[in-house]
Amino acid sequence: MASDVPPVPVFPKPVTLRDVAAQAGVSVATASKALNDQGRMTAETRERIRDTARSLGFRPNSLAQSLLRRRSFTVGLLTNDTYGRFSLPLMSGISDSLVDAGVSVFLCNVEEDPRLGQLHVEAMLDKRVDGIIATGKRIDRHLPVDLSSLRIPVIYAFTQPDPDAVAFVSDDAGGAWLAVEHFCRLGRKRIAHVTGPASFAVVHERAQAYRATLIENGLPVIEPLLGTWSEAWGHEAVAKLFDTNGERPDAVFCGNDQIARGVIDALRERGLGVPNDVGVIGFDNWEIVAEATRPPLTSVDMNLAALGREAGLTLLSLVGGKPATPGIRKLPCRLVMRQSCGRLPDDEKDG
Amino acid sequence: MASDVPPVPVFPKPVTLRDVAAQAGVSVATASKALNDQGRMTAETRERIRDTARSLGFRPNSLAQSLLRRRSFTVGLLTNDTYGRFSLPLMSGISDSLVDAGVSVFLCNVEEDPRLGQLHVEAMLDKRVDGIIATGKRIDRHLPVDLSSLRIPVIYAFTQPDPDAVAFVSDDAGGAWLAVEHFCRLGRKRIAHVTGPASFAVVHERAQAYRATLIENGLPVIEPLLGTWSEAWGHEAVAKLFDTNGERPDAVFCGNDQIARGVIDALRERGLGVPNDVGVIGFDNWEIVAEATRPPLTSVDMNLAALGREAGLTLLSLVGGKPATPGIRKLPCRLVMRQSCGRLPDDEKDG
DNA sequence: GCAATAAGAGAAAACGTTTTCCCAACTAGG
DNA sequence: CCTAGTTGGGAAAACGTTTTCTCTTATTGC
Repeated sequence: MASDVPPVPVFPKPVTLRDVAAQAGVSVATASKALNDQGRMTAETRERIRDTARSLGFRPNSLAQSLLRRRSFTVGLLTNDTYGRFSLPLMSGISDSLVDAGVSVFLCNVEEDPRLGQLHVEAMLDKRVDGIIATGKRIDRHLPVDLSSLRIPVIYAFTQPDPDAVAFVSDDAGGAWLAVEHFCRLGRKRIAHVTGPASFAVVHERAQAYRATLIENGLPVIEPLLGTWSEAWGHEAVAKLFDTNGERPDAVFCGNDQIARGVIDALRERGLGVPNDVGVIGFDNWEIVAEATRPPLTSVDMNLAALGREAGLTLLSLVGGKPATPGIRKLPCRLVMRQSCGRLPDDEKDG
Repeated sequence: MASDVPPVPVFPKPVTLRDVAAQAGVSVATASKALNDQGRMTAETRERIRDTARSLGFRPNSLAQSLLRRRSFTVGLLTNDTYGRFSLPLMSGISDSLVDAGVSVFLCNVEEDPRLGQLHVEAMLDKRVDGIIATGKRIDRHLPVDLSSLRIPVIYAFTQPDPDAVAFVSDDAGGAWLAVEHFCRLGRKRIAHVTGPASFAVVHERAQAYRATLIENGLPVIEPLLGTWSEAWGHEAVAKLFDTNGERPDAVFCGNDQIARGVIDALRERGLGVPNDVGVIGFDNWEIVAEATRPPLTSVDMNLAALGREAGLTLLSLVGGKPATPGIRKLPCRLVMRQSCGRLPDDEKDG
């Protein structure tokens, strides 16, 4: 019965240091030292060992090294963002910063499930990760795991941290300031704010910065419109803002790009031109949305890849034994200019 | 100078089997056997060892186990999809299928960079992953890595496989059939196809299935319109299809959801109703797009999560020593009904 | 020519497990 | 009472490295 099954691929045993040593006619100790630039031996011996290692295709077994060094060169990346809009750039930044240090990343999707979270954390601990980065889809929600008393360094990035932890989040107030200030400089006088539900902390943070920036600039505050993070809400909000006898806005700062998309479409449908009649700025700079609006959407970018890189580097230094002061670090946003705001009257530009 | 730096967190050494054994007054051998249900000893001894292990919070060091068993319970996941639309569901499916087997996943983003690919593959090999899953954003493109002669099992999922490899891809022809056949059953007579660039293999595969299905049903074939994967192209295509004196389509099968979005918007702008005047079906079932169109978009879903699960399970069985016949397995798509096609005249439904 | 030093290389311990083999102490059978 | 078998448990090897220590041989200084 075993004669006509497809051939089982044969996986040869990896070549070990012992093989190299035997082939080169030295002891494993010497072989190890030759390859690691340690110990004393003739240049000839060292070269010979290296040559045989190369020719045999020797690669040291990381498991053995890790066991000995008590350092696995791996970290765990916990996330509950299956959706990916936020975690993808974040993950990519984290991964970038680590791969150069030879550190590999375990991807752990914990959803909202504490059991899954526990499972993954234990697996990471058992595999002796050097540290853990916790990531999420919301700054104001905890992952369904307790990382507060682990024996390894933990960094939080774009998720609610435990007290006394090291955390990186975006500076949402700064992002809002960037948007509103930009409108002000362009000479917009009635700037509205259409954003997400009150249950999100960032909604309040940005709304507060929105108000403050308007007041700074001596402009009227239109009470922010809270709704959902959807295109449909963008449509609705335009109806509320523009079906009025009073003065209508000449700019709308939106809480995310989907709302902005809805706003732009709704404005066009009622014959208002963007950016001429109304300027629009979004948030998140989700390219797939921001580049598809007509005109393309100027939007606040949270620099999540940079945030991820920062988190990765900080974890690395923590793992290396350098202490980091606990606390939340807010990293600046940037405004990505497209065509939904119009140009500055003078020399500055908004392309 | 070291007196006023923040306190360095102290990371206590993990408790080892030796600690457990000492505490319980037995040898490590006995302790190991007690915890693994091996060997012979009194039930009392076994229980006592287990109790002390529990009370000490002992967790076996995976590195040591892996070294001995020559099996690390980790796999590498290679991808070049930073964008994430396809790889996220895929990754989530893969991860789901593996986590239950206690297998952790190394995330390796190789972009399009052979150097990065090489780097990651070597890191995986060094860390003695049990297998590798290669994933991409295109079925018809190779990752920038050579996995053809590795000493470990490799599975390809949603990317171009090497010959004689085991691969899983979506059945795009089947997906196209699903869409066109659905239109036919709804009584649509002139069904158009607006899709992406000719450089994509799936464009031809789907177009071919589109033609075949129309012919099967005795309907006229409108030559597929090839363009880009963008909303803008959806707009343009509508202009081409409907600015004509001849008969106009009553259904459009789109190559992805963004094109469909453009098509629906363009139809609305020229006063054509969806689904009454024209039915529209998209591809990819990207919820964020499909649910935001007005009306919500019926779309072909490639079941990527299921595909990922399948890939994960197959890798597991390969790692377990069971052979798998090489070749490309096409997994069926499914049609997700929303409101862009209208209902069947009779008893079937499209909700 | 002899001690002191340096150079080159190997032996062995260590990392934390698992597993095979072995040994002592019982138990049962005659 | 003596042997054969069973039971409970430990010693040691193994996985593949790195590192410390030791040993032999060559070189130098006087």
